[in-house]
Amino acid sequence: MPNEALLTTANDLRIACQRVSRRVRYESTSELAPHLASALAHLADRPLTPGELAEIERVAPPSMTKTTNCLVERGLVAREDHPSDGRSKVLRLTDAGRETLARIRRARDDWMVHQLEGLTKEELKLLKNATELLNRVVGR
Amino acid sequence: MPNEALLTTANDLRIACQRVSRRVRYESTSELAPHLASALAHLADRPLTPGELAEIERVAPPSMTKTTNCLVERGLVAREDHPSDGRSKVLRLTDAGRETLARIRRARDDWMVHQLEGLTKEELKLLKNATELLNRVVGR
DNA sequence: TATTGTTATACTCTATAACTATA
DNA sequence: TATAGTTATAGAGTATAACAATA
Repeated sequence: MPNEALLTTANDLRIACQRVSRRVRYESTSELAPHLASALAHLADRPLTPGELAEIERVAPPSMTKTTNCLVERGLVAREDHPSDGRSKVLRLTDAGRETLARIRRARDDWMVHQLEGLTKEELKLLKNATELLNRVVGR
Repeated sequence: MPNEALLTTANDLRIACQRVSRRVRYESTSELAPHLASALAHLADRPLTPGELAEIERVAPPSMTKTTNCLVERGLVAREDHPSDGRSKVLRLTDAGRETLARIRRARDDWMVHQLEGLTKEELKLLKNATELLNRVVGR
């Protein structure tokens, strides 16, 4: 593939992905602000310290303090003492947090599912293959 | 396709697109803040009034006033009187704005191009087809 | 002495309300 | 009287600097 064509493909693909992201965000009017939902999602995998979470979200530690305060106040996250390091804390999803996260994901998927309903079996297969490829491309 | 499988496909695809968007934004450390770059990009298609631009970007008119002030101060956008409506203005990309936009896009594409370079011809063809499908899905 | 997290403070982006000019 | 845009002001999210507690 000549470089020019590769550039066009890269550009088109990038823009299409950004378009999907924006639409999902816009259509699903989440109950939680984006940065709160994102922090919550990362805690779903496993409990994290504030420092770890700040690094994952690429924000400064004081910013993450504010974010987690908000989540703790709403009862979505528990802040516990770290078992072995007295300076640190452990942030853990509560049951309410898990429920909220599931609700947010469902709302986001609703829109996508609706868009995909009109496609043929072959088109869905194509998107499925593309998804795998995209994940490989971004490094997972 | 059963509904459960459709949900899985929708969820995976949504997450993959969001992942690409985030990576692009993170990797390209743009010279312009995201909201400024986005406004600039919309003006590339055609001149717009502040009201039109605010609606496209889904922000309140006063927010767009601030954004466009910033772009005008930097010489990237020209604010002209509207030819037929004395209450309105016309925002138009300057040559410097067009150059800046090209530079931003190039930086964003650089990362994408690099990721795609390792793929086979068939894989690129797959992504190209998926891009068209995605654009149809989000309604363009 | 270095590290983890928080508090204090400031800056940016966004919004709503009030205002000006024109339709 | 309604509309387009701006100015005034406030709220939310982020950052850096300074601080407290622990390693």
